[in-house]
Amino acid sequence: MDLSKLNPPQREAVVTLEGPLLVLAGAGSGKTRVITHRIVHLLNERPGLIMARNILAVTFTNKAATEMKERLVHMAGPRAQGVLVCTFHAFGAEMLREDIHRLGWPRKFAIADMGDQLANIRRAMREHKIDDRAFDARKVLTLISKAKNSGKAPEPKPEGIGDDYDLITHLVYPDYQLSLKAQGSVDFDDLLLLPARLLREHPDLYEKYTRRFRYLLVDEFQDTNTAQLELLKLLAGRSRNVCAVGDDDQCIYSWRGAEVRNILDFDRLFPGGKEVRLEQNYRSVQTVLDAANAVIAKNPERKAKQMWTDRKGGTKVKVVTCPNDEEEARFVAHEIQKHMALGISADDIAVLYRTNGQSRPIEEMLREKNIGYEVVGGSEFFDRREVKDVIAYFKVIVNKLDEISLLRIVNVPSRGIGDVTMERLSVHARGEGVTLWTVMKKAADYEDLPPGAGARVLDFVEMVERYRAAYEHGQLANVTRKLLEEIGFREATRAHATSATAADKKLKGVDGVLNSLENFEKREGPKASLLTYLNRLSLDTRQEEEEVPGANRRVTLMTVHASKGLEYRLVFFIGMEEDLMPHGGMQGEAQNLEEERRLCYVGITRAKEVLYLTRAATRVKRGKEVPRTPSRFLEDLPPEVIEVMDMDAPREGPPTTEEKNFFANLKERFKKPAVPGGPPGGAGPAGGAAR
DNA sequence: TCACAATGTATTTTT
DNA sequence: TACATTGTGA
Repeated sequence: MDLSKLNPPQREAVVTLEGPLLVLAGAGSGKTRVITHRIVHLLNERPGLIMARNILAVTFTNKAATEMKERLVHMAGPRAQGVLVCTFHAFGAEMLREDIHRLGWPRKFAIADMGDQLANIRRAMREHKIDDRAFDARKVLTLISKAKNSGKAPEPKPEGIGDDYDLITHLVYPDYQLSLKAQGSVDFDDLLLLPARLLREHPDLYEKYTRRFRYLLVDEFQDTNTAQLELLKLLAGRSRNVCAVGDDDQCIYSWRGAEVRNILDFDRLFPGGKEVRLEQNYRSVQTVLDAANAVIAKNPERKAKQMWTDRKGGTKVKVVTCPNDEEEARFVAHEIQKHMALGISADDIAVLYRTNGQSRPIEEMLREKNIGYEVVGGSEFFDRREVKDVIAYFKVIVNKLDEISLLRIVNVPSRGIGDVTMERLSVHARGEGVTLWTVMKKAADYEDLPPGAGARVLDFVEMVERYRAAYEHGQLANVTRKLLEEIGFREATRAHATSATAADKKLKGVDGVLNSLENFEKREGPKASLLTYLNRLSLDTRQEEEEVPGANRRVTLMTVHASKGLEYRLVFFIGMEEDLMPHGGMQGEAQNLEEERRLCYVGITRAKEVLYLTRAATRVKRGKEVPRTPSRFLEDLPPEVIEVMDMDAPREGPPTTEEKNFFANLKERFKKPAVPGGPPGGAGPAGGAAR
C-alpha cells in the first residue's frame, strides 16, 4: 500500500496504531480513505500478530458498513473478510445473539421495531388509565429512549415534577421494559445497553470480547450517544486502541441522543491519546467551501478547524427563488435536464431536502420529464399495511410471546376471531398468569367466548404451529407463499382495496416481501432463518436494491441526514426557507438552531462542483398555499460567492443570453471530470441574476 | 363481526 | 391534501 499518496496528517492517522487517537476530519477531508488505509496498514504492519478478526470498525449506517467492507476487500484482498465492519447496533445484536441468555432473555430474542415499541407504550399507557390518543406515544418513546441512553434505570416516580410527558414517561417506562422482556424482545437502545451490561457484569465475557477486538475504529464519532460511548469504553479494554473519526460540525443526530461532547471531550474520555486534524478539503471547489464555512462559522463551541481547498474558483453558488414548490420542482428538473445534456451523469446529481415530504413534487416532475431517480430512505415500504401484516405473521411464527404481532394478525384476513374473543382470552391469560398463546391453545375450554370462536382460535393456533415447523427447513420464500395462499391473503387484500390499481399496489408490497426473502436466502445461504431475517430487517431497513439493468444511473433524492458522508458533482438543496431549513420543530418550542446550522453545513458540503440553494416564495401546506420566508442561513452566505436568481415569472421561451453564457461556462468546466487541483479559477458566469 | 362512510388530524431527521 | 381512525348499520 502506498502511504505517500496521503497528506501528512492523514499519514499520521494511518500509522498511529496504538493508544487512543482522535481524527478530526472536516467535510471532504478524505476520512474514509484514512480509515480504510489504517485498517489495511494494521493488517500489513503486524502480520500474524494482528489478525483481521481482531479489528472492529463501527460505522453509522449499514450502507456505510457495506461500502467500507467492499473497499477493504478490494484493497487488501480476501484476508480483509475477517474484519468486522458494522453499526454499533448490529454489533450489539451480534453480541447478544451469543450471550443474551446470561441476562435472562431467551436465546432467540427478537428486536422490537418502532411499531412494536409504540404498541407497547400505548398498552402501558392504557393500563395507567392514560388516554393514548390525547398523548403522543412517540413523544413518550423519545423520552424513554433518552432516559435509557443517558444511563438512567427505570424510575418509578419523578421528584421534580416536570410536565405531563415526564410524568407519563416515568409511569410507563418500567412497564414498557417489563413487557418487552416478557415478549422476549429488546429495543434499539437495548442493543447497546445490554452488551455493555454483559461486559460490565461478566468478567469472562469482558475477557472474551476485549481479547478478540483489540483494534477499534469508530466512524462518525460526533454522532455517538452515551450508550455507544459506554460500550466503546468497555470494549476498548486495557489497551485502549480506539481510533475515533469525526467532525463536530457534522453532528446532526443530537435529537437521537448524539453527544457532541463525546468528540469535544475525547482527550478526557481517553486520556493520553493523540489528536490529528484533517483540514484540507479535497471535495469542493472554493465557492462551495466558502459558502459552507460562512454558514458554520456562526456556531459557537466548535473545535476550530480551518478547512481549505486548492480547487480555487468554481461556479458561484446559485441562490434561487421560485414562486411556489411546484415551480421549484420544475426548476430543479429543468436544470437537471440541462446539466445532463451537458454530459453530467445522473448519478453525479443529488437533490437534498430537510423533510421526506419534500420529495413528492420533485418526484412527480422528474417522472414527468422522464429523468430516472432514486429516493433514498424514507422508503415507506416496510410501513405499508400489508407488508407489516406479513412481517407480523413472521414474528408470531418465530416468537409466540410476541402478543403485539399476534393481536395484529389473529384476525387478518378476517377469520372470525374478533376483539371480543381476544379480549376475553387476554383476561383469562392474565387471571391464570400465563401467556396469551398458552390460553389460545386451550381456547375450547372457555365457556365465555362467542359461539364457534374457540374452534376458530384452535384452527389458527394449529396453523401457526404447522408453519413454525415448516419454516425450520429453510425455503423461506416458498413456505411464505404457501402460507399466504392458505390464509387467502392476496384475495383478502384485493377485496379490501378500493380500486384495482390500489390492489395491485398492495399486492406489490407482498411481492416485495417475497422478493426480499428470496434475496436474503440467496445471500445468506443455508444459515438463513426467519429469525435472522427479522433481525436483519429491524437493523437495516434499506430496501433491496432493485436490479434493473441499465436503469442504475439515476438522480438521487434524499434528506440531508441521509446524505451525510456522500458527495455529488451537482447538488440541489431545496426548501431553503424558515421553518424548513432551519426546521420549525413541533409547535414552535425548542428548535435546535445550532444543529440546524450544522445540517445546512452538511448539505452544502455534499457538493463538489455546482450547488443550487432553492426556495419557494409560497408552498402548499395542508392543502393551503402559505407564504414563506427565506432561510436565515442564506443571509450568511458571502455575496461574492453567490449568484441570486429569481424565477418569479416562469418562462418557457428560449434561453436568455445570460443563460447561454452561464451554460457555456458550465460546459467548459465539465468537459473533463474534475481535475484534482481544480479547473482554472474565476470560471463563474458572467453577469448576475437572471432577472 | 364486518364493511363502509364520515370525520377529524397530522407534519423532522433514523439505528 | 391524504390518511387513519371512529362510528354506524347490516
